[in-house]
Amino acid sequence: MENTRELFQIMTRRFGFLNKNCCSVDGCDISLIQSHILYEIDHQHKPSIQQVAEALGTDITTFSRQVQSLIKMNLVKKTPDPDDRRVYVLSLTMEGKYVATTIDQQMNTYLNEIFSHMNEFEKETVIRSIKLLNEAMAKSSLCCTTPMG
Amino acid sequence: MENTRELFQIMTRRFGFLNKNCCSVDGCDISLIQSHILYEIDHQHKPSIQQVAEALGTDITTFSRQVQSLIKMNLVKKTPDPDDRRVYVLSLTMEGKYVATTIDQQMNTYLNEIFSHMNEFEKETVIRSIKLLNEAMAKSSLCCTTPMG
DNA sequence: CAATTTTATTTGCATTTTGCAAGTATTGAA
DNA sequence: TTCAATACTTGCAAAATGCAAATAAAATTG
Repeated sequence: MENTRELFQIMTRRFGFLNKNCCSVDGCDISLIQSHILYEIDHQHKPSIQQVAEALGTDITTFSRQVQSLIKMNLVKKTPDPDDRRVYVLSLTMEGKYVATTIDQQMNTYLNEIFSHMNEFEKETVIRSIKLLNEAMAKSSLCCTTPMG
Repeated sequence: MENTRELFQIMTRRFGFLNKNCCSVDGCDISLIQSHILYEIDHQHKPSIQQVAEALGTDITTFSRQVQSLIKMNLVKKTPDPDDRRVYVLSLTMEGKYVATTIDQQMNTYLNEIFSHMNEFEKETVIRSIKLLNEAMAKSSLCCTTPMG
Protein backbone atom coordinates (compact mmCIF):
# COMPACT_ATOMS: atom_id res chain seq x y z
CA MET A 1 0.00 0.00 0.00
CA GLU A 2 2.21 2.82 -1.25
CA ASN A 3 -0.19 5.20 -2.88
CA THR A 4 -1.87 7.77 -0.66
CA ARG A 5 -4.83 8.13 -2.94
CA GLU A 6 -5.40 4.41 -2.73
CA LEU A 7 -5.75 4.61 1.04
CA PHE A 8 -8.31 7.37 0.75
CA GLN A 9 -10.21 5.69 -2.04
CA ILE A 10 -10.65 2.51 -0.03
CA MET A 11 -11.55 4.33 3.15
CA THR A 12 -14.18 6.53 1.56
CA ARG A 13 -15.69 3.66 -0.37
CA ARG A 14 -16.06 1.65 2.82
CA PHE A 15 -17.54 4.62 4.59
CA GLY A 16 -19.98 4.97 1.72
CA PHE A 17 -21.10 1.38 2.24
CA LEU A 18 -21.54 2.14 5.91
CA ASN A 19 -23.75 5.05 5.03
CA LYS A 20 -25.83 2.94 2.66
CA ASN A 21 -26.46 0.41 5.37
CA CYS A 22 -27.66 3.07 7.74
CA CYS A 23 -30.56 4.42 5.79
CA SER A 24 -33.53 2.45 6.97
CA VAL A 25 -35.40 3.79 9.97
CA ASP A 26 -38.55 2.04 11.21
CA GLY A 27 -39.10 0.37 7.86
CA CYS A 28 -39.08 3.73 6.12
CA ASP A 29 -36.26 3.72 3.57
CA ILE A 30 -34.12 6.80 3.22
CA SER A 31 -31.80 7.14 0.25
CA LEU A 32 -28.18 7.96 0.84
CA ILE A 33 -28.66 11.44 -0.59
CA GLN A 34 -31.69 12.06 1.57
CA SER A 35 -29.68 11.06 4.62
CA HIS A 36 -27.03 13.60 3.67
CA ILE A 37 -29.67 16.29 3.24
CA LEU A 38 -31.21 15.59 6.63
CA TYR A 39 -27.75 15.72 8.17
CA GLU A 40 -26.95 19.03 6.56
CA ILE A 41 -30.22 20.72 7.42
CA ASP A 42 -29.80 19.54 10.99
CA HIS A 43 -26.30 21.00 11.24
CA GLN A 44 -26.79 24.34 9.56
CA HIS A 45 -28.51 27.25 11.21
CA LYS A 46 -31.77 27.98 9.42
CA PRO A 47 -30.32 27.28 5.99
CA SER A 48 -31.90 28.32 2.73
CA ILE A 49 -32.42 25.85 -0.10
CA GLN A 50 -29.45 27.26 -1.94
CA GLN A 51 -27.16 26.98 1.07
CA VAL A 52 -27.82 23.30 1.55
CA ALA A 53 -27.58 22.56 -2.16
CA GLU A 54 -24.23 24.32 -2.22
CA ALA A 55 -22.94 22.46 0.84
CA LEU A 56 -23.80 19.16 -0.76
CA GLY A 57 -22.57 20.11 -4.22
CA THR A 58 -25.92 19.34 -5.82
CA ASP A 59 -27.49 21.16 -8.72
CA ILE A 60 -30.09 23.49 -7.28
CA THR A 61 -32.95 22.36 -9.49
CA THR A 62 -32.31 18.76 -8.57
CA PHE A 63 -32.09 19.76 -4.95
CA SER A 64 -35.34 21.69 -5.09
CA ARG A 65 -37.08 18.48 -6.10
CA GLN A 66 -35.28 16.43 -3.48
CA VAL A 67 -36.58 18.83 -0.86
CA GLN A 68 -40.07 18.45 -2.27
CA SER A 69 -40.02 14.70 -1.78
CA LEU A 70 -38.66 15.04 1.75
CA ILE A 71 -41.50 17.41 2.51
CA LYS A 72 -43.95 14.86 1.12
CA MET A 73 -42.36 12.30 3.47
CA ASN A 74 -42.96 14.76 6.29
CA LEU A 75 -39.28 14.90 7.25
CA VAL A 76 -38.51 18.47 6.19
CA LYS A 77 -40.31 21.77 6.57
CA LYS A 78 -40.03 24.80 4.28
CA THR A 79 -40.71 28.17 5.91
CA PRO A 80 -40.78 31.48 4.04
CA ASP A 81 -38.09 33.82 5.25
CA PRO A 82 -39.82 36.99 6.55
CA ASP A 83 -36.76 39.13 5.71
CA ASP A 84 -36.54 38.04 2.08
CA ARG A 85 -39.60 36.51 0.52
CA ARG A 86 -37.62 34.88 -2.24
CA VAL A 87 -35.96 32.65 0.33
CA TYR A 88 -37.26 29.51 2.02
CA VAL A 89 -35.70 28.38 5.27
CA LEU A 90 -35.36 24.64 5.72
CA SER A 91 -35.76 22.74 8.96
CA LEU A 92 -36.45 19.21 10.10
CA THR A 93 -39.87 18.18 11.29
CA MET A 94 -40.16 16.25 14.52
CA GLU A 95 -40.13 13.07 12.48
CA GLY A 96 -37.19 14.27 10.43
CA LYS A 97 -35.23 14.99 13.56
CA TYR A 98 -36.00 11.52 14.81
CA VAL A 99 -34.84 9.93 11.58
CA ALA A 100 -31.67 12.01 11.50
CA THR A 101 -30.88 11.14 15.10
CA THR A 102 -31.49 7.45 14.52
CA ILE A 103 -29.20 7.40 11.50
CA ASP A 104 -26.59 9.25 13.51
CA GLN A 105 -26.81 6.68 16.28
CA GLN A 106 -26.56 3.79 13.84
CA MET A 107 -23.50 5.34 12.26
CA ASN A 108 -21.84 5.85 15.62
CA THR A 109 -22.61 2.29 16.61
CA TYR A 110 -20.95 1.05 13.43
CA LEU A 111 -17.98 3.35 13.98
CA ASN A 112 -17.58 2.09 17.53
CA GLU A 113 -17.63 -1.43 16.23
CA ILE A 114 -14.81 -0.50 13.88
CA PHE A 115 -12.84 1.16 16.65
CA SER A 116 -13.25 -1.93 18.79
CA HIS A 117 -10.61 -3.50 16.58
CA MET A 118 -8.05 -1.00 17.85
CA ASN A 119 -6.66 -0.13 21.23
CA GLU A 120 -7.54 3.12 22.95
CA PHE A 121 -4.38 4.88 21.87
CA GLU A 122 -4.86 4.00 18.22
CA LYS A 123 -8.46 5.15 18.38
CA GLU A 124 -7.47 8.52 19.79
CA THR A 125 -4.77 8.88 17.16
CA VAL A 126 -7.16 8.11 14.34
CA ILE A 127 -9.77 10.55 15.54
CA ARG A 128 -7.22 13.28 16.01
CA SER A 129 -5.87 12.57 12.54
CA ILE A 130 -9.23 12.97 10.93
CA LYS A 131 -9.67 16.28 12.69
CA LEU A 132 -6.30 17.37 11.35
CA LEU A 133 -7.30 16.25 7.90
CA ASN A 134 -10.55 18.17 8.00
CA GLU A 135 -8.75 21.30 9.07
CA ALA A 136 -6.21 20.90 6.29
CA MET A 137 -8.92 20.34 3.72
CA ALA A 138 -10.74 23.43 4.95
CA LYS A 139 -7.55 25.46 4.46
CA SER A 140 -7.01 24.09 0.97
CA SER A 141 -8.58 26.50 -1.45
CA LEU A 142 -7.53 24.38 -4.41
CA CYS A 143 -9.97 21.63 -3.76
CA CYS A 144 -12.37 20.01 -1.33
CA THR A 145 -14.92 22.76 -1.59
CA THR A 146 -18.01 22.36 -3.70
CA PRO A 147 -17.30 20.92 -7.13
CA MET A 148 -15.77 23.44 -9.52
CA GLY A 149 -15.61 25.84 -6.56
CA MET B 1 -16.70 18.71 17.18
CA GLU B 2 -17.69 15.93 19.54
CA ASN B 3 -19.42 13.45 17.33
CA THR B 4 -17.23 10.91 15.57
CA ARG B 5 -19.68 10.41 12.78
CA GLU B 6 -19.63 14.10 12.10
CA LEU B 7 -15.88 14.01 11.51
CA PHE B 8 -16.23 11.17 9.07
CA GLN B 9 -19.18 12.70 7.29
CA ILE B 10 -17.31 15.91 6.61
CA MET B 11 -14.15 14.15 5.58
CA THR B 12 -15.81 11.82 3.12
CA ARG B 13 -17.92 14.58 1.65
CA ARG B 14 -14.85 16.67 1.00
CA PHE B 15 -13.07 13.72 -0.48
CA GLY B 16 -16.07 13.18 -2.70
CA PHE B 17 -15.74 16.74 -3.99
CA LEU B 18 -12.08 16.09 -4.63
CA ASN B 19 -13.02 13.08 -6.67
CA LYS B 20 -15.59 15.03 -8.66
CA ASN B 21 -13.00 17.64 -9.53
CA CYS B 22 -10.62 15.02 -10.80
CA CYS B 23 -12.72 13.54 -13.54
CA SER B 24 -11.79 15.47 -16.63
CA VAL B 25 -8.87 14.16 -18.64
CA ASP B 26 -7.91 15.83 -21.90
CA GLY B 27 -11.34 17.35 -22.31
CA CYS B 28 -12.94 13.95 -22.06
CA ASP B 29 -15.30 13.99 -19.08
CA ILE B 30 -15.43 10.98 -16.83
CA SER B 31 -18.23 10.59 -14.32
CA LEU B 32 -17.37 9.90 -10.72
CA ILE B 33 -18.72 6.38 -11.02
CA GLN B 34 -16.71 5.73 -14.14
CA SER B 35 -13.60 6.92 -12.35
CA HIS B 36 -14.26 4.41 -9.59
CA ILE B 37 -14.77 1.63 -12.10
CA LEU B 38 -11.51 2.40 -13.88
CA TYR B 39 -9.75 2.44 -10.53
CA GLU B 40 -11.19 -0.89 -9.52
CA ILE B 41 -10.46 -2.66 -12.79
CA ASP B 42 -6.93 -1.35 -12.63
CA HIS B 43 -6.39 -2.67 -9.13
CA GLN B 44 -7.97 -6.10 -9.38
CA HIS B 45 -6.32 -9.01 -11.11
CA LYS B 46 -8.27 -9.90 -14.23
CA PRO B 47 -11.64 -9.26 -12.60
CA SER B 48 -14.96 -10.48 -13.92
CA ILE B 49 -17.89 -8.12 -14.33
CA GLN B 50 -19.49 -9.50 -11.22
CA GLN B 51 -16.37 -9.04 -9.12
CA VAL B 52 -16.07 -5.36 -9.95
CA ALA B 53 -19.79 -4.76 -9.48
CA GLU B 54 -19.58 -6.41 -6.08
CA ALA B 55 -16.52 -4.40 -5.06
CA LEU B 56 -18.31 -1.19 -5.90
CA GLY B 57 -21.62 -2.23 -4.43
CA THR B 58 -23.47 -1.61 -7.69
CA ASP B 59 -26.41 -3.58 -9.02
CA ILE B 60 -25.02 -5.95 -11.63
CA THR B 61 -27.45 -5.01 -14.39
CA THR B 62 -26.62 -1.36 -13.94
CA PHE B 63 -22.96 -2.19 -13.90
CA SER B 64 -23.22 -4.25 -17.07
CA ARG B 65 -24.43 -1.14 -18.85
CA GLN B 66 -21.80 1.07 -17.27
CA VAL B 67 -19.18 -1.28 -18.65
CA GLN B 68 -20.80 -1.07 -22.06
CA SER B 69 -20.45 2.68 -22.17
CA LEU B 70 -16.85 2.53 -21.01
CA ILE B 71 -16.17 0.09 -23.83
CA LYS B 72 -17.82 2.50 -26.26
CA MET B 73 -15.49 5.20 -24.91
CA ASN B 74 -12.61 2.82 -25.60
CA LEU B 75 -11.42 2.84 -22.00
CA VAL B 76 -12.29 -0.73 -21.04
CA LYS B 77 -11.91 -4.09 -22.77
CA LYS B 78 -14.04 -7.20 -22.23
CA THR B 79 -12.32 -10.51 -22.91
CA PRO B 80 -14.04 -13.90 -22.74
CA ASP B 81 -12.55 -16.09 -20.05
CA PRO B 82 -11.19 -19.26 -21.73
CA ASP B 83 -11.72 -21.31 -18.57
CA ASP B 84 -15.36 -20.37 -18.12
CA ARG B 85 -17.16 -19.06 -21.13
CA ARG B 86 -19.89 -17.47 -19.05
CA VAL B 87 -17.38 -15.04 -17.67
CA TYR B 88 -15.91 -11.90 -19.20
CA VAL B 89 -12.64 -10.59 -17.88
CA LEU B 90 -12.33 -6.81 -17.68
CA SER B 91 -9.20 -4.82 -18.35
CA LEU B 92 -8.24 -1.28 -19.21
CA THR B 93 -7.29 -0.32 -22.73
CA MET B 94 -4.17 1.71 -23.32
CA GLU B 95 -6.33 4.83 -23.23
CA GLY B 96 -8.14 3.65 -20.13
CA LYS B 97 -4.87 3.09 -18.36
CA TYR B 98 -3.80 6.58 -19.33
CA VAL B 99 -7.02 8.11 -18.00
CA ALA B 100 -6.82 6.11 -14.76
CA THR B 101 -3.20 7.14 -14.25
CA THR B 102 -3.95 10.77 -14.93
CA ILE B 103 -6.81 10.81 -12.44
CA ASP B 104 -4.59 9.10 -9.92
CA GLN B 105 -1.93 11.75 -10.40
CA GLN B 106 -4.44 14.56 -10.08
CA MET B 107 -5.77 13.05 -6.89
CA ASN B 108 -2.31 12.69 -5.42
CA THR B 109 -1.50 16.26 -6.36
CA TYR B 110 -4.59 17.45 -4.54
CA LEU B 111 -3.78 15.27 -1.55
CA ASN B 112 -0.25 16.63 -1.40
CA GLU B 113 -1.66 20.11 -1.48
CA ILE B 114 -3.80 19.19 1.51
CA PHE B 115 -0.86 17.68 3.34
CA SER B 116 1.16 20.82 2.70
CA HIS B 117 -0.95 22.40 5.43
CA MET B 118 0.58 20.02 7.99
CA ASN B 119 4.06 19.29 9.21
CA GLU B 120 5.82 16.05 8.29
CA PHE B 121 5.00 14.37 11.59
CA GLU B 122 1.31 15.14 11.29
CA LYS B 123 1.27 13.88 7.74
CA GLU B 124 2.85 10.57 8.73
CA THR B 125 0.41 10.22 11.61
CA VAL B 126 -2.58 10.85 9.37
CA ILE B 127 -1.47 8.35 6.76
CA ARG B 128 -0.77 5.72 9.36
CA SER B 129 -4.15 6.39 10.91
CA ILE B 130 -5.96 5.82 7.67
CA LYS B 131 -4.13 2.55 7.22
CA LEU B 132 -5.23 1.54 10.70
CA LEU B 133 -8.76 2.52 9.89
CA ASN B 134 -8.79 0.50 6.71
CA GLU B 135 -7.52 -2.55 8.53
CA ALA B 136 -10.13 -2.14 11.23
CA MET B 137 -12.89 -1.74 8.66
CA ALA B 138 -11.69 -4.85 6.88
CA LYS B 139 -11.92 -6.80 10.15
CA SER B 140 -15.39 -5.51 10.85
CA SER B 141 -17.85 -8.04 9.53
CA LEU B 142 -20.78 -5.97 10.72
CA CYS B 143 -20.41 -3.30 8.13
CA CYS B 144 -18.17 -1.73 5.53
CA THR B 145 -18.50 -4.58 3.10
CA THR B 146 -20.81 -4.36 0.13
CA PRO B 147 -24.22 -2.94 1.00
CA MET B 148 -26.43 -5.47 2.77
CA GLY B 149 -23.43 -7.83 2.77
C1' DC C 1 -25.41 -39.06 -19.88
C1' DA C 2 -29.83 -36.57 -19.82
C1' DA C 3 -32.32 -33.46 -16.90
C1' DT C 4 -32.11 -29.89 -13.59
C1' DT C 5 -30.10 -26.31 -11.12
C1' DT C 6 -26.85 -22.77 -10.58
C1' DT C 7 -24.05 -19.04 -12.20
C1' DA C 8 -22.55 -14.99 -15.29
C1' DT C 9 -24.05 -11.78 -18.11
C1' DT C 10 -27.37 -9.14 -20.97
C1' DT C 11 -31.85 -6.97 -22.36
C1' DG C 12 -36.92 -5.07 -21.70
C1' DC C 13 -39.24 -1.92 -19.44
C1' DA C 14 -40.92 1.17 -16.21
C1' DT C 15 -39.38 4.39 -12.62
C1' DT C 16 -36.42 7.71 -10.83
C1' DT C 17 -32.79 11.04 -11.10
C1' DT C 18 -30.51 14.51 -13.32
C1' DG C 19 -29.57 19.19 -15.24
C1' DC C 20 -30.14 22.71 -18.64
C1' DA C 21 -33.32 26.27 -20.27
C1' DA C 22 -36.96 28.90 -19.25
C1' DG C 23 -40.38 30.58 -16.01
C1' DT C 24 -42.16 33.20 -11.71
C1' DA C 25 -41.54 36.14 -7.94
C1' DT C 26 -38.99 39.20 -5.13
C1' DT C 27 -35.17 42.30 -4.09
C1' DG C 28 -31.64 45.73 -5.25
C1' DA C 29 -29.59 49.20 -8.25
C1' DA C 30 -29.63 52.91 -11.73
C1' DT D 1 -39.78 53.43 -12.86
C1' DT D 2 -36.93 50.34 -15.24
C1' DC D 3 -33.57 46.90 -15.43
C1' DA D 4 -30.56 43.63 -13.53
C1' DA D 5 -29.71 40.18 -9.96
C1' DT D 6 -31.24 36.63 -6.87
C1' DA D 7 -34.04 32.52 -4.97
C1' DC D 8 -36.64 29.20 -6.21
C1' DT D 9 -39.69 26.19 -9.32
C1' DT D 10 -41.21 23.73 -13.55
C1' DG D 11 -40.78 21.63 -18.60
C1' DC D 12 -38.55 18.50 -20.88
C1' DA D 13 -35.41 15.40 -22.60
C1' DA D 14 -31.52 12.57 -21.48
C1' DA D 15 -29.31 9.47 -18.35
C1' DA D 16 -29.17 6.17 -14.53
C1' DT D 17 -31.42 2.67 -11.90
C1' DG D 18 -33.19 -1.96 -10.75
C1' DC D 19 -36.45 -5.65 -11.07
C1' DA D 20 -38.00 -9.46 -14.00
C1' DA D 21 -36.99 -12.22 -17.66
C1' DA D 22 -33.88 -14.05 -21.31
C1' DT D 23 -29.67 -16.34 -22.81
C1' DA D 24 -25.89 -19.18 -22.43
C1' DA D 25 -22.61 -21.88 -20.19
C1' DA D 26 -21.08 -24.49 -16.12
C1' DA D 27 -22.10 -27.71 -12.24
C1' DT D 28 -24.95 -31.09 -10.05
C1' DT D 29 -27.98 -34.76 -9.69
C1' DG D 30 -30.07 -39.08 -10.33
